[in-house]
Amino acid sequence: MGEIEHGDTPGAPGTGRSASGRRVRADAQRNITAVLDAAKAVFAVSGVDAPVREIAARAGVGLGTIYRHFPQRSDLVVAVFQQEVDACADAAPVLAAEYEPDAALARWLRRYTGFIATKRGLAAALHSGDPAFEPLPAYFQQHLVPALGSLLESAAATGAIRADIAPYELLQAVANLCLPADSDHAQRMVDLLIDGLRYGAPGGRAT
Amino acid sequence: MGEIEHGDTPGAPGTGRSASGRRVRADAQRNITAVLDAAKAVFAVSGVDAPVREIAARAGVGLGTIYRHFPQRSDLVVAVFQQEVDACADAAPVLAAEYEPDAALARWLRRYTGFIATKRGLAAALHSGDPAFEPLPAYFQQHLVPALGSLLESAAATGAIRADIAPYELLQAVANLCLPADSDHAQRMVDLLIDGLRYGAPGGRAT
Amino acid sequence: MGEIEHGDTPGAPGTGRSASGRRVRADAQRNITAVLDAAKAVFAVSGVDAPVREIAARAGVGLGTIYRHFPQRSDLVVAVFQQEVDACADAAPVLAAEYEPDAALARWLRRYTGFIATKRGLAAALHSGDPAFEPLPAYFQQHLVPALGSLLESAAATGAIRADIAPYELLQAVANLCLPADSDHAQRMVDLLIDGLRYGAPGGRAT
Amino acid sequence: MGEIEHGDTPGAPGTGRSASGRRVRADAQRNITAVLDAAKAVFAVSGVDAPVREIAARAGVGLGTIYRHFPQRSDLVVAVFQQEVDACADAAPVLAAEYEPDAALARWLRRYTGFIATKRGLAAALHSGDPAFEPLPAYFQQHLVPALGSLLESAAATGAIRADIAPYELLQAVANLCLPADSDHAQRMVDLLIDGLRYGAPGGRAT
DNA sequence: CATGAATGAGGGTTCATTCAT
DNA sequence: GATGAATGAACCCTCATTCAT
Repeated sequence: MGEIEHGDTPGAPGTGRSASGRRVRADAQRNITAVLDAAKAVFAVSGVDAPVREIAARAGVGLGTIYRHFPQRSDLVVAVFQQEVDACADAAPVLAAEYEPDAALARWLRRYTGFIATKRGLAAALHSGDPAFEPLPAYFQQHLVPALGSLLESAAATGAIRADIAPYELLQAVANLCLPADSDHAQRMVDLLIDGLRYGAPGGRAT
Repeated sequence: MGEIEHGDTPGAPGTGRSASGRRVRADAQRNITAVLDAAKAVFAVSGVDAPVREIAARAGVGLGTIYRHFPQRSDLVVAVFQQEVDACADAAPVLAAEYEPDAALARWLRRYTGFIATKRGLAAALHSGDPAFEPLPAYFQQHLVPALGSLLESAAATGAIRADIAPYELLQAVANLCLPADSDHAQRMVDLLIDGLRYGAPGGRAT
Repeated sequence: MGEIEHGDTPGAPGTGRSASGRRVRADAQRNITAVLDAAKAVFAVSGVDAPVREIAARAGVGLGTIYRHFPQRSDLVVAVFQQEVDACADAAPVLAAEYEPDAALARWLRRYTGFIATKRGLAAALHSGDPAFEPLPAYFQQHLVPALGSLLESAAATGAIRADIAPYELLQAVANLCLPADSDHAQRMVDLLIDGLRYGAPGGRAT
Repeated sequence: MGEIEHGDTPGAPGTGRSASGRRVRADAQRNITAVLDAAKAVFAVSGVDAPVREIAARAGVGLGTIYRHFPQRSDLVVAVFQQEVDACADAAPVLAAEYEPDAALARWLRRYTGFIATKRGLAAALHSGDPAFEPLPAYFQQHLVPALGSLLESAAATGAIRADIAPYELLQAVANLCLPADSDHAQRMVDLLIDGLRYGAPGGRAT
């Protein structure tokens, strides 16, 4: 971990290595990177439903180049998502090493917020029924829960924050700043917000 | 406020009056209502990108009927949005009359959550650059800020909640439980969530 | 039977009636006919793989008009095929009423040859694995086997031809015989086949 | 005739000699052979419209290698066709030496049937208007007419078959007969055609 | 020479919008 | 007014062909 680009699945575009283990040509890798960067930018601006041509144009490559590396439109969405999840997860240990536990937590949540902020339209895609998106929530969870989990633990260990919030729930809550959730969960998060409101109120109570 | 259907713009569909002030024929009004109801349901299920044809089918009317009353597809989105904003705003005084201030606030936030929950894809539309959607945020704000504002004021007056949260911010925060937000604001709400976390922490403080 | 256009399936395009039994608008029917005619001509010239756009252009309609009536490209192929099968089958009783049995048989085989001659590329389509084409052989068989069967029976009853050839086999043989060749030659080969039939018939002659 | 690989055009791939007369490198020749074999197999399975990439994969070579030797896709089709025509023509003298004239004829027609059976989609290609395919019928005729012609002559000389059928016509008839049908049936129809041939022959029998 | 990455024209299909009926 | 047929721009994707490595 540590580089901007890497994937969990060996051979995924962006890894610098093909599935066969053979070295990917330098120019191909450059294109993959350009496409992912362009897709990330375009998705952020126009949502994940943006035309592939728009991404190709911004990346400065032909349509076929995108389809070579991402045979389905959805593969591109998945790849961008995973790359950003990876980058975000990688930030956790870095911040933990640099800051006090609760500062590291707060900073990571900001970092994570930045990640989430570009996900316009992804929620709709996730609920579109397209099976290509089914693994995404699991990917999200598998990478970010441990990352946030250790930050939360450290902060709770110092007594800076309460200890009864599961990493997954907090991830979802912040994610929901962009992604629609099922009502139950939304409700819980509204309650948490209301807790936040009551904190510091004249009639509120501490501990 | 008060009727099921009304708009801000004189002569908008749903008012019961045409721009010329002439009375809209009863069957035309029935069609408008059917279309709006159908659109609301379809948007909730398939998102705001659902084909117009699907709405026409569910409303039991022809395509032309929809386009007669809503010349652009976006007009339909706008109308549904406004109608739901109105209904939601109208709920505030009703709840205020029935419940204690902080209970009324909590209930209204739930009501509002239900409203927001059906907005899949709307955020993407709002940021699509289509000028038809430009007035929507203002409409949202003009109607819901006063509604929530009075609930917040009443609750703060009793000391049940802190007094330093602006209605608009809270609206956005809860909205974002489903819809993507711009970064600044998301950040503030993350901070609020963190406050919520700290509330009840061993090392937390009250007041 | 008897009209140029009719289908086996109620509500199929070309019937003049929609599936709901409601009358199809006259202009729509005109377009359906134009599309079928254009498709028939284009298929004959360019094969069944011809672009839909080419058919639309020749029919003088928009692309959407074709897709309205034939939601899949293959539906158009199927419809043209069925229409021609129908027309061909309908010719059998007409010829039987006008000519002596073996003359009627020979003429019908020529008629059938003309039908087959326009099927360039259809065989490949039939073997393409596309499930849309699966019912075609059955349709072909259900309509043409009886048509040819009665002609064969009548001719065999007069002793003009041998009686041991099944209609289906003869249909296939002639179909295969005619596909890629020019008409003159196909005709000669049909004649040869007919010679083959006559060889060994009770009323046949040797040398 | 006689070698496995040879073409009519000097310097065509498969000849073992380049246009300049220089010896083709052994590995290049190996590649050409592999490509032709792969193309033959792929055309038989997927038709002549199969993607070039599929052929490259099966041949175990890169796309560029194919295009080096066959600059146009159609060149590959032509080469495969010619190679198979050659192999088929070469079988005639071999069979003539081994069997009685009419047995040799019948066996060769079966051999020829096997050749034709792999030509799915070729007929459509031949009529596609692509000038690359224009010489094919002539090639077919120049090689197979003499091959079949001598077999027919020998058989007619013994009185086993009638003498009034031109080789070219019989080639076409059998070719067309075999394309789309399953083998068993095609074989029966070939038999019927042969019956047709025998009908009217000096040594034939009636009833 | 061989490879396979890149290109982009072209094909099927959808759907907002117009307009004849 | 209401209907839904017609239109065609725009989308996703494939694949023949070129050319950098």
